[in-house]
Amino acid sequence: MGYWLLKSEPDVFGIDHLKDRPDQTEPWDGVRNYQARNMLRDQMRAGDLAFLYHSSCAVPGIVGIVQIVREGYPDVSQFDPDARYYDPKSSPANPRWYRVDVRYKRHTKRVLPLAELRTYADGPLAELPLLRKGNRLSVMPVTPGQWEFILALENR
DNA sequence: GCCAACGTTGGC
DNA sequence: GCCAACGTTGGC
Repeated sequence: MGYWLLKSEPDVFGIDHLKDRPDQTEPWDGVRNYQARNMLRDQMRAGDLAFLYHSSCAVPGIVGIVQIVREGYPDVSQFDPDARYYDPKSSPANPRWYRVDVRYKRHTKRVLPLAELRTYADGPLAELPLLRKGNRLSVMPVTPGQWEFILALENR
């Protein structure tokens, strides 16, 4: 099973929004970065788990856990001229952008702030892309070791 | 609001 | 293919 971290802005698509959906499942769409696209399209598998991270807010950090319930498929918002994520260079025959479906699992017992995660940037979380300078990836892999370490932080 | 870092675009 | 200009991200 794979582990991931997904970033969102809580004002746009927060964990409470996901939890309040009828089946607690939504497409993870609007990703318009090739590196992130490749992971959505090629590497994520149904059943994988992901930390949900809130960015651009008062306390950026990990707020919950979601499950990938549908593997990568074309992000239809790229074909809609009226959609925010429309891409005129893409077409259904040759889609450029992909999305997965995610289902709410749970909130973490507490928010795990970026500032706290950073204190482990020279140790167990040294290779976590989130903590690397200038990182802007909205989808990133998490190793099993990093996953277990972060989960353990919940109880501190 | 500021600004560093990064990705993309487009002229050459 | 290079690289300057530009737009975006995202912490602070």
